[in-house]
Amino acid sequence: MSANSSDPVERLLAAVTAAARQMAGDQSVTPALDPSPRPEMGDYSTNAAMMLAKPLGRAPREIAADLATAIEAELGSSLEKAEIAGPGFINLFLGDAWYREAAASMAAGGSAAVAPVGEPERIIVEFVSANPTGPLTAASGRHAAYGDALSKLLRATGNDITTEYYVNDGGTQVENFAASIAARMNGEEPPEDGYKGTYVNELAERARSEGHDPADLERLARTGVEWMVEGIRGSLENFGVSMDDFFSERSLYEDNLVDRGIERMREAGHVFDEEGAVWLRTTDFGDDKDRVLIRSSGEVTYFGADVAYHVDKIERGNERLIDVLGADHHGYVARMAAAMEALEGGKAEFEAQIMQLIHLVEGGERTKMSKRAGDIVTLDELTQDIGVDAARWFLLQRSHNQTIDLDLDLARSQSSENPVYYVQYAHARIQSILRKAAEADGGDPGDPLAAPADPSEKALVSKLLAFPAEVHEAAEKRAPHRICAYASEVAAAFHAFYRDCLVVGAEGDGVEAARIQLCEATAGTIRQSLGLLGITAPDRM
RNA sequence: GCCCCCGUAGCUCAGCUGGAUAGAGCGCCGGCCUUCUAAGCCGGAUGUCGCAGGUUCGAAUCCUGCCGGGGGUGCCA
Repeated sequence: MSANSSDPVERLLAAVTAAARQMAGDQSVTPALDPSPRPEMGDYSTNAAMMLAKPLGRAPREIAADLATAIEAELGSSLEKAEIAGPGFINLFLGDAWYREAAASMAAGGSAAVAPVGEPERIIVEFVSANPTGPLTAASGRHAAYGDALSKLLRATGNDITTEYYVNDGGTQVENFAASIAARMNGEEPPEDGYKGTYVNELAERARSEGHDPADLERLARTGVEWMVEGIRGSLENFGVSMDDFFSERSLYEDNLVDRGIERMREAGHVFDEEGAVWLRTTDFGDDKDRVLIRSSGEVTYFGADVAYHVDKIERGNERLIDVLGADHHGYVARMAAAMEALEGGKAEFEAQIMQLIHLVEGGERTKMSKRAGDIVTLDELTQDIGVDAARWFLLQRSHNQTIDLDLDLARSQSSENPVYYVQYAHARIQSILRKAAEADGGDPGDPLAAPADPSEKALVSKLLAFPAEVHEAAEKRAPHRICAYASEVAAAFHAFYRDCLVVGAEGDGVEAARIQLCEATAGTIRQSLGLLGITAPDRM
C-alpha cells in the first residue's frame, strides 16, 4: 500500500499516514481512515490526531489543527477542505477532481481492485468432511457455504488456496454403515447403532441389483462409501461448491502415513505407552489431558489418523491449515493444535474455525437432526425448497460464530422477501438501464466524464471504493457475512442513486457517460461481491 | 467442575484488534409509479447495548466478577 497505489482510498490513507508519521517522528503510527458517518462530516475522517495525543502529550484538537495543515499540503487540489470536529477527528471534504479520478479508477476492472496481501500464504482449507455414511444435511450446507466463501475471500486477497474434504472412510461408523445396508438387503432392521434412513434402503436396493453379497461387509462398506461420496460430491456441486480434493482416511493407512506420523512424534519425545495404548502427551502443549493415538486393541483412533492427515497437509507445503469444524468438535481443537505444535512446531499455522449450530425450524418447532435415525433435512432438499442463491445467502448472512435458526416455512413462503433478492434486484435493474443505454445513441466517447455531483452519486462512488477494504477485512476476520452486509449496502446506495439521478438521457456535459460508467462499476461490484458468496447476479428478474 | 458460543429496537441480527448522535432487515403507521425494473424509494415510532465494578480523554467494544440461554467435555467419530 503506497502513495502510488491505484486505489484512491489507499492514496488518501497514505497521505494521512505520512503526515501523521512525520509529526510523530514515529514510523509505526497507523491512523485509521473511515468513510464519514454523515455528509456534514465530510467524505472521510481520520482519528490520527487522537492517536498522537498521548505520545506527543498535546491536546488532540491542537494536534489536529497542525495535522490538517500537513494533510492539506499532501493532498493539494484534490482536497476541498479539512475540518476538525468532535474530540479531534479530521474530516476530509474531497473535491471534484478526486471524485472524477476515483470513479474512473473503477472502470478498468469493473470494480475497485483488490490488492493482494503483503505476505500471501499457501493455505489449505478443510471443510464439510461429513461422514460418508449419509447424505449431506442442511447443517453441512452451512459448512459448505462458509468454507467455500472463505476460500474465495482468501483467494481474492492473493493467497494460494486448496480446498479439501476429508473422507472418513475407515473406522467403526463405516462398519455400522455396511452392516445397516446388509441388514436392509436381508429385509432386516439395521443394528441398534446403525443407520436407519431411507437412503440406506436405496443403497441396499442398488447393492442387490448389482449383485453384492450382504455377507461381504468389507466390499459393501467400500462400495457404499463410494456411492455416498459420489452423492456428496454431486450435492456440493449442485450447491456451487467444488472441492479441489477428497482425501481418503483409508489412504493414510495404505500409504503408511499413520505409522510414520506417530513414529515422528515418538522420535520427538512426545509419545508414551500406557495401559497397552499409545498416547500423545498433548498436555505439554496446552491440552487439558493426554490423548490416545492407538487403542489397546491396536486400532488407530480417529485422532491418530487425523494427526497423520494434518502432517500430510504440512508436507504438501501448506503454510496454514484452516479446519472448519462444527461446534461439537471444539474440544478437539486444543489437542490438534497441541499435536501440530509437538510435531511440526512453527512449520505451519493450525487454525480452527468453529461453526455454531444451525437449527431448522418447521411449524414453529426445532427439527432434531440425527443422521443415524434418518431424521434429517438434506442439503439437496433445502436447495430444492428455497434455491441455491437464497440458501447460500441465508446460511452466510450471519456470523459463522453464531447459532442460527433457519425457519423453513419462512424461507419457503417469503423467499421473495429474502435479502438476497434485494441485492440481485439492484443488479438486474442496472442491467436494464445498461441495455437501454446501449439502444440509445450515446454521446461522443471522447468527451470528458463529468465528476459525480449529486450526493447520492457521490455516496455510491465511495461505497464502491470501499470494496477492497471490505474484502480484506472479511478475509482477515474469516467473516464472509460481512460481504452480505456490504452487498446490501451497495444495493441500497444504488437504489438511492437510481431515485435521484437519471442515467439515460441525463443533462449536462459528460453526465450521462459518467453515470453509465458508475452503473457498470456498481454492477461489477455487486457481481464480484455475490461471486465471493457463490451467489449469481441475474441480468433480469 | 472445566471449555466454547451467545445476551444490542417488538422479532432476527450487524457493529466488538476503543472513537462523533449505537445501525440494518422484518413487523407496525403514513406517503411515492404518464422518466431508465415499485422484488424499489421516502418519512414516522421503538434502545438501562444482560448486571456490577475496573482501565481510558473516550467503552456496546478491553479487563474482572456475577446472572441468563445454548453447546461441548469418551481408548466415539
